[in-house]
Amino acid sequence: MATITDVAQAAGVSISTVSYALSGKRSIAASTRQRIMRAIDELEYEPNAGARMLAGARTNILALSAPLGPDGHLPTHMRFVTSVVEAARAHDYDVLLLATDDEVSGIRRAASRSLIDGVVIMGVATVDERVPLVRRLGLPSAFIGVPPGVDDMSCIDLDFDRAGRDAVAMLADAGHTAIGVIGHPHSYVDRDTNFIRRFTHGFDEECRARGVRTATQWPEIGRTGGQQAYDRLREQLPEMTALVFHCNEPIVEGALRRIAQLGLSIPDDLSVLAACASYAADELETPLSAIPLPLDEMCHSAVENALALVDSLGHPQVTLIAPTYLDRGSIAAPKPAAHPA
Amino acid sequence: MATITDVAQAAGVSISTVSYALSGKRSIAASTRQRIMRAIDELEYEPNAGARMLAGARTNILALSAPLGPDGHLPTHMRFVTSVVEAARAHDYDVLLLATDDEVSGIRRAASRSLIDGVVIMGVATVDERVPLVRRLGLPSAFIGVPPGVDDMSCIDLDFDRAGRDAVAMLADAGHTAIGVIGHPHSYVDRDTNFIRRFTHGFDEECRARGVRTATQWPEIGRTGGQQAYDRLREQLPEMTALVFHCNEPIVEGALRRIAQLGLSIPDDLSVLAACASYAADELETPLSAIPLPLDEMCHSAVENALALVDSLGHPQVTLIAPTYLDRGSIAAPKPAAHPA
DNA sequence: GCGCATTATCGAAGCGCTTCGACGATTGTC
DNA sequence: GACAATCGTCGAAGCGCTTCGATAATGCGC
Repeated sequence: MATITDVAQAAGVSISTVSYALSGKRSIAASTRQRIMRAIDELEYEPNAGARMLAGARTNILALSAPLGPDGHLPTHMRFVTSVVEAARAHDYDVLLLATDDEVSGIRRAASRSLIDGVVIMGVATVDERVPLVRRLGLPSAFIGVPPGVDDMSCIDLDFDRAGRDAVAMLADAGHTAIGVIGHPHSYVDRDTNFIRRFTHGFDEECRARGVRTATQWPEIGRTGGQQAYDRLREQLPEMTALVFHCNEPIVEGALRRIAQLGLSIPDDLSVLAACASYAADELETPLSAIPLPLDEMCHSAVENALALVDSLGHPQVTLIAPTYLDRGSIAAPKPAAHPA
Repeated sequence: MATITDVAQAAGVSISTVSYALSGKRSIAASTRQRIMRAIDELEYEPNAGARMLAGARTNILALSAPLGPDGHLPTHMRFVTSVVEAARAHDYDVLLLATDDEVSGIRRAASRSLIDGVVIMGVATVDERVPLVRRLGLPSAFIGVPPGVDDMSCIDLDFDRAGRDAVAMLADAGHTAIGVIGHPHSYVDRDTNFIRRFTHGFDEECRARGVRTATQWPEIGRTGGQQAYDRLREQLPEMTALVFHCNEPIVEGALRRIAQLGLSIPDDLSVLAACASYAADELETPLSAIPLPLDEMCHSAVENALALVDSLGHPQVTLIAPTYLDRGSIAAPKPAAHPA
């Protein structure tokens, strides 16, 4: 493998000149730069990563802390991971995947060994050891999701509170006054996951403000959970004319199947909105209007947040992305009531 | 951050002594070793990764080349990735995740920069540029899956040919003489994926040997594809009394749903076997007897294969894992025929 | 109790890079 | 046309580690 010395020799300059030509930290004559670049191409030179880490302060590696909980949703998880890798590559960074049970030790190890420049943290729990850890380590970090009560770290997330309000507003504006919600599996809720709490808060507030009646089901995990949840919801809120999903695909699919079984049609009998959908809501059996989870945007911002801290540009801050709406025709006005007032 | 010099000072020895105490490459007096270890603990010393890479020949990083094709199955993909990470950690290795479109450049970059000791390669295509690449780079590599015609590389895979034979044998032994197969989405087949070909080969051979009639459907991707495939299969092979799945969850679920819709019960009306199942076939609506894909075993072996080459222990070789069988009661003897011979 | 192998330790070289200070050569200023 | 500022380049230090002799201390046989 060619070293910088080989390149310097081939180009007839000193190694520091090569280094500066590559980093751009000092000006280099155009002709010299060209000779250097040609030598680099010919020798297929790639700078040695270890030497770079040791000499410079940079490793060009970002850790991705992605614990897959016992009930984690594999496809969503994978989408985040892939998206972070792509975002990192766009900045010439590689990703070290930390995905074992013990997230803390992984981050600590990689950081103490100066293997990484920073870390992107996903799957944030309400009480997350990684928050004090990266704070103590002074490690440039970007959270995907907002740990409750944190404001001294870079976090990126959908504005779930706003998404909850928008969901209500959209359906209420269409004329609905009784909206059911099928949420995430109750095992998520038991862990008191922050984004669920924020969505619910916004949703409930807006319902109260608008006098909309509502009921929520937190199902069992999986397709069957979705079916059951829908049945329970009908008992709880028989007058329901609109349904909001705030959950992952399998539950949506289970509920949609049940709805079809009952002979109900969307949106004629029931308006449906997929809120904060990490999946492609247009590939369901019934395409659903959605407030999409801007997954790629979140991952890209997270990577940029982390790298900004690495470069000491700006300060950590919490960013909430405004929800958007994608109409796929699953929302309509409710049927005229059987006995109007 | 503490350096080896700090540790040496604290323990009252030279840095080389500390290094040898850590690597065990020369004998160190027990008392000295203890002092050193105490110093390491107190100072929370972790060796600098860059320095290690530069001085030693090791980086303790393994690349994972995991291209997610356009039709890749996210959950299966994630299971592999997670499993590789865990296997690597068991050997004190970290994983650099290469998961962009351009796999070749990722591997080349990481290798040329001496960032990685080796690479684990998954999602092997029939004609895979990564084979000549790692061969040319002389990079220790382990394939998960066997690229066709390759015998000079470490590969680990399920013995798909054998799995195909076993599937037939198991059902034929139970008395079935007409077996339908629902395979992977035809987009996989079009790419001429090697493992599908091997399964099919073993399956067909065994059918021929035993005089079993068979038909295969390569469905569209997704749940709906599964339903359609089952319907077509019934037309093609009306006397079918057993069904083999060689595909991913969504297709299985679609087909199972169709089977339930038709009022058929498993295994009374239809025996079903999930072959090479990467998913938990006991969590389906109807638990299925299966020939499981030994995913963890494959990933662990792949990591060990790669590390063996890093340590120059042994030579590359192709290993096929013998299929196993998990009985979950979805296979029974066929119903006595309506008009016996 | 002498030589010899073994054990325990040290010092120094060197891995390939970044970066600082130095210095001659240009360029610009009044 | 003298002086300063800037440009382009070089040499050398040093990042933290591994590893190769070298050296001192110990154990052993006879």
